[in-house]
Amino acid sequence: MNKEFHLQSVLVIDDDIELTDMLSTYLSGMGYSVNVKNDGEAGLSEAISGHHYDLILLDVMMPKMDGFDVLQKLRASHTTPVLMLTARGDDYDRILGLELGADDYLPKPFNHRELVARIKAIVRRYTLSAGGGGTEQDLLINDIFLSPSSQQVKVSDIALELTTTEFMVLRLLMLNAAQRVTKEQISLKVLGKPLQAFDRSIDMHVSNLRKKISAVAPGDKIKTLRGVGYMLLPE
Amino acid sequence: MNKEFHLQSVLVIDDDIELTDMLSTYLSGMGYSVNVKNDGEAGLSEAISGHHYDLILLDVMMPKMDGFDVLQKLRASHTTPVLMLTARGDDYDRILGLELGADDYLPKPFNHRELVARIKAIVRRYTLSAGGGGTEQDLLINDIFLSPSSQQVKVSDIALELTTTEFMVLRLLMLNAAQRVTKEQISLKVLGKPLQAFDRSIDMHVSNLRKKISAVAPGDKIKTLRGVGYMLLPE
DNA sequence: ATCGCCTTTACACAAGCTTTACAGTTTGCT
DNA sequence: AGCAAACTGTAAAGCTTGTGTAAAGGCGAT
Repeated sequence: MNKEFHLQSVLVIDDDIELTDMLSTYLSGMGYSVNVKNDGEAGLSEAISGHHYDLILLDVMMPKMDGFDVLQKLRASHTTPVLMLTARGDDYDRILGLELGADDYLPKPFNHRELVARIKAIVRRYTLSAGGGGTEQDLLINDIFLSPSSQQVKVSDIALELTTTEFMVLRLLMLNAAQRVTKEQISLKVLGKPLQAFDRSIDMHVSNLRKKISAVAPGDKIKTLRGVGYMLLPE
Repeated sequence: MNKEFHLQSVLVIDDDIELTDMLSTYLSGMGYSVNVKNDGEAGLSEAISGHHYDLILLDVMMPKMDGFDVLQKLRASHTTPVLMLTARGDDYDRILGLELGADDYLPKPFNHRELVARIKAIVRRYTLSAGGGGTEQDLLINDIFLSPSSQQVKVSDIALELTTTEFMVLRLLMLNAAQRVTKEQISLKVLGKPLQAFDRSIDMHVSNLRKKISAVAPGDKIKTLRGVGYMLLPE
């Protein structure tokens, strides 16, 4: 999966207030700074304003200026990754958008998982081609060594095979070592969606992490905070 | 789980009289003030009437105005958490509802436990995003050190193993050190429900707290205010 | 179609919250 | 003082809920 999911700043251009509210909530919850414009004209001027955006979510059908126009004009000067959103499901839109330089295309209605998956895919592609800068710091806590730049984890100097999600959960726990991390936080930051009732997926990822870690080093390095979440033990 | 937020007021919008009666009885029993409207129009006007609601339970299929319409119009001005109820189980409804800004979706028929779980999940999410995290300060009173970020308590520099509830009781007492804290307050803020007659659970939590603290440091740091509640001694 | 992996389901288990029970204590009343 | 009623402390039982994890299911990627 992606080597590095480290979005800082996202611009959302869509006239659907409900949708932009939702996107804003979720993306903010994932730790990103989100800016919203509700028509094409305002969106374009913000996009080329000088403020740097790592990703633009762009609706096709909008008042004043549609998404294709925005994209075309934007591409005259910027290479910012763009994910197009549209209510129509036909291929023509898709092809037109991609020809104009969109990075991907997402038909409405879409669910969070799909949105997150596509955002991740774009960011991965972009950061890899842009030389994939490893600005992330390596971490070493309680005999666990984690290197974001190479997506590698070593415990007691033995390499572990982690999935991307497991890696991100571990990284979040290590970044907050000796501090409680709630399941809500993990769900938002790692999976990009709020924790739902009866959702056990975080438990599973932690369980799998523990299994892989304890296969190499004895003792549980992850403490359960019942009814709250988890905590990485510092020692 | 965040128990520091107590639902006060719930609005139920559903044309199924039997169901609303049941919900009303049940939620009232949990200590919430419940208001019921039996069609979408009445529901919407109540929701935006100025009376504050902490949560709205909203049926999809209703006369006059369906749940999606209500939700859409509500979202123009309000961010009140909404839990959608519907007889249909298909994903499209769910996605549409979530896009319009619903917080969750509950297919009928549902049982009490599921309803309560989903309400809790929403409340948890809501209070978390409403700045529950960063403002919690470490406290040091009468040789008791309490750190919310790590959910850790040390007495005379020796770590205690407290449950989350015990931790929250102690924190509440420390926040109000040298001031009386009634059992009613403790029940509301820590357990999230009003104190019932013959309810001894607060006494038990305090008793367990005392036991754990005095195992490490002699002398009772918690004073009993007979007929009122408890107080943490400052010295 | 196949693979990998995320999510859901199911169930046993454990943690810990609440209730029960009873002894001890305080308060209020005569 | 004497007594009853109300309140509190706490051990132990009971019960609810959260958690660990295997296994099945689902879904995007290839």
